[in-house]
Amino acid sequence: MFTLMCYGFVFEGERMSKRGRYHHGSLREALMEAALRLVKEKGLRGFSLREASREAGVAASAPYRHFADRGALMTAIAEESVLMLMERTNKAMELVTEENALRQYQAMGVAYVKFAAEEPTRFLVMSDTEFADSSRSELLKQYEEQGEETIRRALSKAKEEESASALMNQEMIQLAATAMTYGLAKMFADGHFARAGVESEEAEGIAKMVTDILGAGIANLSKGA
Amino acid sequence: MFTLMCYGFVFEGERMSKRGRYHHGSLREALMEAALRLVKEKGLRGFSLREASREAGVAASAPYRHFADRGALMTAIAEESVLMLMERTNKAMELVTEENALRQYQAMGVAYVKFAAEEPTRFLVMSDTEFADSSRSELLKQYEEQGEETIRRALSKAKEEESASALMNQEMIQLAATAMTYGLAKMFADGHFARAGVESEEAEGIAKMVTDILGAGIANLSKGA
DNA sequence: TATGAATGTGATCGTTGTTCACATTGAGAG
DNA sequence: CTCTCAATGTGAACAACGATCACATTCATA
Repeated sequence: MFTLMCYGFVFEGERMSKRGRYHHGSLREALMEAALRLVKEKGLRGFSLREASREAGVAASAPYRHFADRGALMTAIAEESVLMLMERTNKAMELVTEENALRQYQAMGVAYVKFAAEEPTRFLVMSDTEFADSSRSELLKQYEEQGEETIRRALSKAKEEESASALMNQEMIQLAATAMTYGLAKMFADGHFARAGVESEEAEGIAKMVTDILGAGIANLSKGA
Repeated sequence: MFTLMCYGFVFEGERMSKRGRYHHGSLREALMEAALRLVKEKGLRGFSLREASREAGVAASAPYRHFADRGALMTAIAEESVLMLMERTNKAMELVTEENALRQYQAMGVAYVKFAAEEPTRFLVMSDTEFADSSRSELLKQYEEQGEETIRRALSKAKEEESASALMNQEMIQLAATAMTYGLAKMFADGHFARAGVESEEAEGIAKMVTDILGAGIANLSKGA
């Protein structure tokens, strides 16, 4: 028996030549990476903590030094992913030069859909109600609240700006936009488009067009009657 | 040892006084009922075939006489649910007296969302990509195709009718409507609204308002430019 | 009434999540 | 430099699970 698991991979910038090390060095990260890969391959239900441990070259009990349970690992991935998503949506909104609040709002939605198309696995984990709900993570709760607040502000700003007054039922408009964005994102993440031969690069364009339709509806509704 | 499991419950209309019967009589249905209840209580991942067997008062191996595996039971529930859903959407479309194709389409979407709000568990099982995908069930495949066909027809009919020609990019409109409907339905099924104190009875009204916004967008887009 | 197809049983296997006592290590205090 | 302790990893458990098998029971029907 000369096999002494050497933790499969060398982590970037870490010297790890000595084989058979007792401590992994970055097990937490390795587990999250492995988990993400496994979920991508076998789906959310196919993922097992033990297999992730095996991939990381570590005993089945080791993960419990870093995560309370299987769900905590998923939640950690969800949190990490939410941070990535927020970074992208924020950047996308900043890039909008127009002083049109609706356009900024749209940019946020497009970035959201784009993320789902480019990181379907992360989005899947993120939108899994079992592990990624507010009750499990303060960060996710904050993200949720901040998201809604951003939308609310954007819409009431849009109200002041252009089509103002007659903008009936802001709550419903907010809902319409949320549902549409979320639905589109989920369709990308679930492979609905991939199966139809649509590349993830097209996500941005598609999201723009689709949200334009809704935008026209919002404008129309506000002008009419 | 005088205990001889008596299958817990009497099934409607079935005489079942004799205790200790070897054959259940309607195990398939009992399992599906139990499964639905368990999924409602513990979520999709919380459900176990063994617990369903226990609830039905039957050995753990019994289900395999009726379902190939755990997934097949879920697929069966998905199929049953799809039939329910189709019945409702079809009826809803028939009830629309207007000769406006867009209105019919809207009625279908509203019925879809209403179903998700009233039968969240069924919708959850139905929209689980792991078990309810076309590759697992011919029925689900047909449903999917029929749904898309219905939408396509409704939209091209709408094209002829009212705002006709300028209706740019029908595919995108179709996508917008699908995404919005699906997103809204998922939000209801996931308890997003319930958590905010919105009753499922309000689903229909909400769906109508929200789809109206999109409808305005479609009309606006087609009239403009 | 006999017989074969349906249906249910119990034992068993490999896998999983989780816990526990124990082993090994790294980093800082003396 | 050594000691020590907290952090981290191990291996052996446990119960629950999905699945399969040979076997038992029942139902229908010839």
